[in-house]
Amino acid sequence: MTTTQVDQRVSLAVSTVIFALRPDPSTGRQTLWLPLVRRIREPYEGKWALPGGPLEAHEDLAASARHTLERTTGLGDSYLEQLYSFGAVDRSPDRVVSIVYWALVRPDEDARAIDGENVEWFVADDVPDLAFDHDDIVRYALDRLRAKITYSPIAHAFLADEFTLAELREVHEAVLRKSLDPANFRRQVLAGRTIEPTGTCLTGTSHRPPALYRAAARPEEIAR
Amino acid sequence: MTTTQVDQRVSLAVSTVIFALRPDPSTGRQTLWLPLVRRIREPYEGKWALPGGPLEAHEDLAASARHTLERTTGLGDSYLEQLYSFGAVDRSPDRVVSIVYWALVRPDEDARAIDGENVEWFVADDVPDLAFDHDDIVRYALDRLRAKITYSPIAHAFLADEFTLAELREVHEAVLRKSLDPANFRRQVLAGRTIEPTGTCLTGTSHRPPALYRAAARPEEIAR
DNA sequence: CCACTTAGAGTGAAGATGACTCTAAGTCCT
DNA sequence: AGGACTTAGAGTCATCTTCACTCTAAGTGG
Repeated sequence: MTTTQVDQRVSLAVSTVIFALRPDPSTGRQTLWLPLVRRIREPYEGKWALPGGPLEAHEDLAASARHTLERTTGLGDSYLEQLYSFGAVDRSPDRVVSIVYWALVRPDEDARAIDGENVEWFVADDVPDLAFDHDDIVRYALDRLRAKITYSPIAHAFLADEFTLAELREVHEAVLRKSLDPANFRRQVLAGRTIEPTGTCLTGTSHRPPALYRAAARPEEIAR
Repeated sequence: MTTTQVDQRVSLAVSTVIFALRPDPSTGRQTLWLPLVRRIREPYEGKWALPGGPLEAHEDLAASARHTLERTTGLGDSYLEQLYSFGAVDRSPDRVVSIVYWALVRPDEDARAIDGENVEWFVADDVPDLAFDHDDIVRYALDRLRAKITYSPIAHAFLADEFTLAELREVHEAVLRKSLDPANFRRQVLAGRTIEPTGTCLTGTSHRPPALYRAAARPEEIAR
């Protein structure tokens, strides 16, 4: 029962899948991107991994995820939600359980992003072979995001405070990777009462000015 | 930064919300019950708490939850799913993060249940004041169960291998605490293709014998 | 053999969904 | 100035789903 007491402890890490919408380099259309960190020590030295770190004794889980977000992108204010906890015995040479969050970064924040040490962004559906079980985690996060956007108003989290219906639709299209009918999308979203008109219109477009909307309730309040 | 190194470590526990359907003592209708364990040491000595324990270095998260199930009820084979991880700094005097699973116990299993040490069952919607943040956890589990049963075939997990549509409906009614139209329930469930007829009927009823069904796919495969 | 109970099929109104058309309100070009 | 162009946003209609309800089927118990 008692071999080496040192390696017997289970350690706890918090990792964060940070999603932002940026143009696809080939098609030019908006797609999901995420930042990865190159590992600078064993195990998996040289491989890409999700940003994260050990949970400090004085910080909450979400706070740890927020610190990771800050360290990786320089950003602070983003939607954050717990995704899942991964704890298979063999997922790492040393026993570590990872509690994974996801962050959805707004475009106005994303514009100010400054990559941290050894950080590089990748198209979320086309990441390289990752360290540990991080491939599984990214896939799981994508599945969940695509499922959740259809029944929950998280799409707001990818937008600034005020936005047009076209922008909201573009978020859905980018996440789901398919185009949606503008008229039907409008009807459905308005029926859901999750957004409300600000009363103003966006000006400066080369066509009819679209109305601006804001979120009627913060997405946090409409968790699953 | 460094005060007492001993208390600085974060420890990890796995707790399990074990749900079973049993008759309500007052109304006699099926309701959700769960077992709690009386704490025999500080903190919260004497209070009721969710069953669980520290994560052992050699066991997976789900395995730990399964051990808790075994220790608490004597049962082994039940549906098990990860619920959420709770890690607020102040949820316990010593810093502990709890990864919470839920188990759904089938009636044939439940009949064989043997309560462990200091274990007592309670109506899930009427639990006493619990230790730590376990009140929140129970509430969260109930919310999730009620939400999930409407779009996922987890209700099977509360039934034996073969069951009638009336039994499946009773599970839904017990969880949601409202009665459902038998005819519409039948149509919806059959349209979902999640169950298939065994070809046999249940006999011995004092009325028309109902057809028996089985799950078409294990609920595990239809996670969210 | 008739009353009673639950199984399971069917019906019609109301609501949601999806493909599509049409008008509104701007800018850009000539 | 005026027409072409673009996107906003309302409206139409057929189809599908949902829900409350009715009706017949098939057993048991008196």
